[in-house]
Amino acid sequence: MKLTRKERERIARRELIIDATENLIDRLGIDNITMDTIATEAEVGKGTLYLHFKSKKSIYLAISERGSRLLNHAFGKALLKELPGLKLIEELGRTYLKFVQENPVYFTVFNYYESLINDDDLAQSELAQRCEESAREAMTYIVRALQIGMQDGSINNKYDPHELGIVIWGASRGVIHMAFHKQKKHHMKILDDVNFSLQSLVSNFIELIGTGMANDQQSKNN
Amino acid sequence: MKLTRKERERIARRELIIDATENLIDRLGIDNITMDTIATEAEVGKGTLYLHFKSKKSIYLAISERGSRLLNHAFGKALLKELPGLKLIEELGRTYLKFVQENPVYFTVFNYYESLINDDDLAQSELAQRCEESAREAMTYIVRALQIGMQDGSINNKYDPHELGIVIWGASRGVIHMAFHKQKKHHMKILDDVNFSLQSLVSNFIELIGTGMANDQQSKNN
DNA sequence: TATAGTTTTGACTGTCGGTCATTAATTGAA
DNA sequence: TTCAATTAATGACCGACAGTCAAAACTATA
Repeated sequence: MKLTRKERERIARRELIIDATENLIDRLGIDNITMDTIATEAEVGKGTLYLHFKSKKSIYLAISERGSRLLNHAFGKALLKELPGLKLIEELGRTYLKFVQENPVYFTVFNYYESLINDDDLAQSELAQRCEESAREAMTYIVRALQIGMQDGSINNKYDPHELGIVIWGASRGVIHMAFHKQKKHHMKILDDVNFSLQSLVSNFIELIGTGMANDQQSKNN
Repeated sequence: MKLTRKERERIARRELIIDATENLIDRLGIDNITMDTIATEAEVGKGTLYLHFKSKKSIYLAISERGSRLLNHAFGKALLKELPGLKLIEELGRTYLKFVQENPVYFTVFNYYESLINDDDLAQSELAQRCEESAREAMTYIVRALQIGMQDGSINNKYDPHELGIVIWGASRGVIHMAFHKQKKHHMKILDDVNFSLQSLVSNFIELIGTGMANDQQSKNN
């Protein structure tokens, strides 16, 4: 369907605001941004922001949605490889790590989004719905890989793929969350004792759960 | 050392404020609390809050510290059991789950604390230092259990216990975080597909990483 | 009881998210 | 081209809230 010039301009404006906000998050951190700052950076009046977004939250949500789309795209490509299911899971893990390293702003916004989870007026938001949909899609990629693995025998089929998928998703978030902060040099005393790279941490994690879900038969072969 | 009445009263006041805030978090949620609300609940003037805490953040930090102390205490007790290292890790996992279920407010505040990790003026705070110290202590319990397990042969010693500890800690946070929100009925589309209990999710997780870090020898025995 | 010292208080301030009356730009009919 | 009608953009303003501080209330001592 063809868009009118007005519609195209409107969308461009909206993207401009999102771009400006992403920049600011990168430069100032998500907690040090005001609507006035965003307006200035995007070179529009403050009121204009509210013509495109319901609230400050909505802008962050829009960024989150953009990020999820990119991540899902990467996941989709990873799943195209001709590999046994177990390897696909590892591939997804590495894809996620790469995404977080290359797009720290999106990772920041994902965390912000998570922190809103008990926010009631969020549930209504159409944007939030789309974020949820994206998360579900990401989840589907994992489950698909698990199912492939159970089919080809590389993954132990004693688990329910959906339940295992959630465990893997949650655990990955947790591990990468921790590794991310270490990398960002955020003060975390826990992490002082060990000298690990984000890479090695994630590798260890992948090996750990990889071994855990491998078929006994297969794991003997290593 | 003996405390004067004044000192005792001062400490009691402080605890009173913390108690009041915990109550409010439970009733209203951490995002719907104002300093005026806390003052009213604690039956003191607003200014008084600032005689005991530098800021609103500090109050939450104090709650976080209290929670960490309780959690560490539970971890300490779990480690006293006469079990092989691998079982100790499982025991720690279940202890953590139980703690979160019984003390949702502390879990909420832990998450709040985590979200402050890139907050610069936090690093100075003496309270934050103590929270960090607590986290490090929790971490030590896990590492200790891993070392025991590598000693008694129940855990594969191909991993570095510190690094594995961080992986386990991060992954556990992630899984329980997810399960917690499911339980709290927070809208999360990802979770709609599956009908799992917090229990079963954590059990699966424990089994997954348990298998992953078990010695090959041992895992054959199951 | 008088007074010096200490603690508590809530009215006040600055900041920020969000609103809305006003202004500017665009469109399209005459 | 002109001008009225419609639509878009703006920033002065508002309410809410974290944090401050001068004054009030309280306590201890002589």
